[in-house]
Formats: sequence, structure tokens, C-alpha cells
Amino acid sequence: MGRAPCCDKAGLKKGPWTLEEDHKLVNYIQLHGPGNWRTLPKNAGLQRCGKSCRLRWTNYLRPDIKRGRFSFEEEETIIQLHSILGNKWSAIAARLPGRTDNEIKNYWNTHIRKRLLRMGIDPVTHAPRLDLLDLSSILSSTLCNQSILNMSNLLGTQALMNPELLRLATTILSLKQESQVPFPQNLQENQLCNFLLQNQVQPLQPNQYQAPIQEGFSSEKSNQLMQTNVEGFLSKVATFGDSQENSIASDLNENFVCQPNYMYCGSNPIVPDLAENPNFQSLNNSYQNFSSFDSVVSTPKSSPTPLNSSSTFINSSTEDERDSHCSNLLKFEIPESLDIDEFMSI
DNA sequence: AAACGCCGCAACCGCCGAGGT
DNA sequence: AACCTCGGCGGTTGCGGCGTT
Repeated sequence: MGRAPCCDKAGLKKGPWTLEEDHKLVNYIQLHGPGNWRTLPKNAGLQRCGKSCRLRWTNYLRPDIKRGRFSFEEEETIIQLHSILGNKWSAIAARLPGRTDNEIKNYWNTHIRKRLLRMGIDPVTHAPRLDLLDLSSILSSTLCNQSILNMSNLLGTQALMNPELLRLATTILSLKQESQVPFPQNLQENQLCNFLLQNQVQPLQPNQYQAPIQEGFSSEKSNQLMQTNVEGFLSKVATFGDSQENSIASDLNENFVCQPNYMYCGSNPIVPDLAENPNFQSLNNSYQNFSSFDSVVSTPKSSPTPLNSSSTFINSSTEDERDSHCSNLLKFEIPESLDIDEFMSI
């Protein structure tokens, strides 16, 4: 039910707050505490509506408000949480001590959103903007390379970065859960090939998976590592799903890897050393983050806790440096369809 | 120095859900 | 059940500051 704006009443002031008004409001709240906003302005001697007083207090006058530029760490938190929560600014603010929802919303709209757009990333879905991709070249590349598809290709770096392969993994997991058929320990090559052919997944070029392997990191080792991590991912998803009575796992199976996300590196050349490849590390981090996600989103609002971060940040960095950092941290992605309410209630 | 446009941010608007009567 | 109040939220606006021409 809608109702008339509270500030429509005659005699109530609007617009910027004066120092005197701020003092009145602060003094009153220090004596009586916040709340009962309807009667507060009258009692405090303010010609403002209660709503205006509440906003002024929560967004500006509250003593625990942090001022100044957002740190990389805070920015990372905002982007990660936004990929999970969407425009739930208050929920995001609950994870950032001293920051208000209004401040975060403004920062998103004026800085982060624009940066994502510059990077060709949709700030709403956190996915690469498909309208910027040359779809025809992708399709033609796929068709040209189908004949060279083999297991080695599948286990190359790009395969792991490719959401379609992960999609296959979760699809199999889904089948396992639904049919109770024993999960095959080792996928057959032809199964994967058929799947990829059917889904037009872009395979690697031969020079992409052969050339980069360097000393100390053989093709066999990289394949083993990839296998290990794909299985590890499956294990994480399975464990996670079981612990959440399969409801969230169901969402994951359907959506977690279906959306384009930052792990999909497109036509980027493969970085030789997988162990140092930030994309590869990002994948590991992604499901590590996943397994600890309840701790990320369920901390009570009254006791906000900063998210842990292994990164080191310098606040005075340039926008370009933030762009660069952004491109790495954005490889973390959770589908919007994830039932956040369910998460929050855990 | 003036005009103009852009940007960032504080504040407002309109809607919603919860809870009370 | 219907209505009302209240607090809260997300989207939008408007103004001041700043840089550019």
C-alpha cells in the first residue's frame, strides 16, 4: 500500500542539512538513542520529517561511519557480494564495517559499474557482455576445430576455464543425485567429446595446449592437476549440496556454471605456468570461497566482520591498477539464481 | 575569467513488508 | 479482513565541485 510522502507536510524543511540541525539531531540521539523517528524531529526541535532524520543519521552522522576512499579490499568485497546478492546494498553494507548502503550504492554506480562496463563486463550479471563478442568468429572457430578434439584438449587449461566443461561435471553430478546411479570415477573420452560436440564448446588450438608447457611442469603433470581439480570441484559441490539438503545444490547444478563468468577466458592465450596462472588459482579460490560461503553471508548485521583477503592493497592506487586487480577478482562468480534468502537463513 | 559539461554524493522519492489496531 | 503506521530499501535526482575549453 502506498502512502503520501512524509515530507509533504507543510513547514517541514527539505534539502541539505545545516550544522545546527546536525547538532540537534546528534545531541538528541546521544541522549535518547535512535528510533521512534516519527516523534524524534518534534522532540529534537527539528523542522524535518522523521525519515529525513533517520537517513541523515544512518548515512552521515552515525559515529561509526568510515569516511574516505574505498580500499581495494572493500572494493573486492563489494564486487564479490554484488555478484551474489545483486543490488542488495544493505546486505552488502552489513559486510563492510563503517560503510552505509547509500555510500556503497553510490560507489558502485559511479566507479565500479563504469569500470566493469569498460572491461566489457555486464555489471548486472557480472558476465562478459555478449553483445560485444564476435559470435560468428567463435562459431566458425568451433566448427573448424571439432576434428582435432581429443582428451588432451579437454584437460588443457582452457577446458578448466570453460564453464561448459564444468557444466558437464555438474550435469553428471545432477544425474547421479537424481538417478542414484553410481558416479563414474573416470569420464570416458567419447562421452566428453560427444558432449562438447553437441554443445559446440570451443576446443583448444594445438599450439595453445602444447607450446605453453614448460620445464618443471609437464603436460602429464598439468593434466593430472587439472583432473585433480575438476574432481576436487565435483567433490566440493557434492559436499556442499549434501550439507544443504540438496536444495542449493540443485540450483548449482542448473546454474552455477551455465552462466558465462569470469573463469571463461575466451580467446586469451594460455599462461604457461599453471601454478602461477591467476586464472587457475582463481578457480581454486572460487570453490574454496564456495565452501565457506555461509560464513561470508550469514554474519549478523550487528557485528559486521570484514571479509578475509589474501591480497595486499594500497589505497592510493590508480584506476588502471584497480582495473587490473578487478579483472582478477572478478573471476569469482556465483549465479544470481542462487537462493540467497536460504543462504542468509543458514 | 567565463561558460560549459561531467562527476560524485547527499538527500529525496516511492514502494514494500511487518506489525499493530 | 481492512486499514494504518513505521522502518527499511533501492532507485533517482539535484546540486556543488572540478576540469576543460
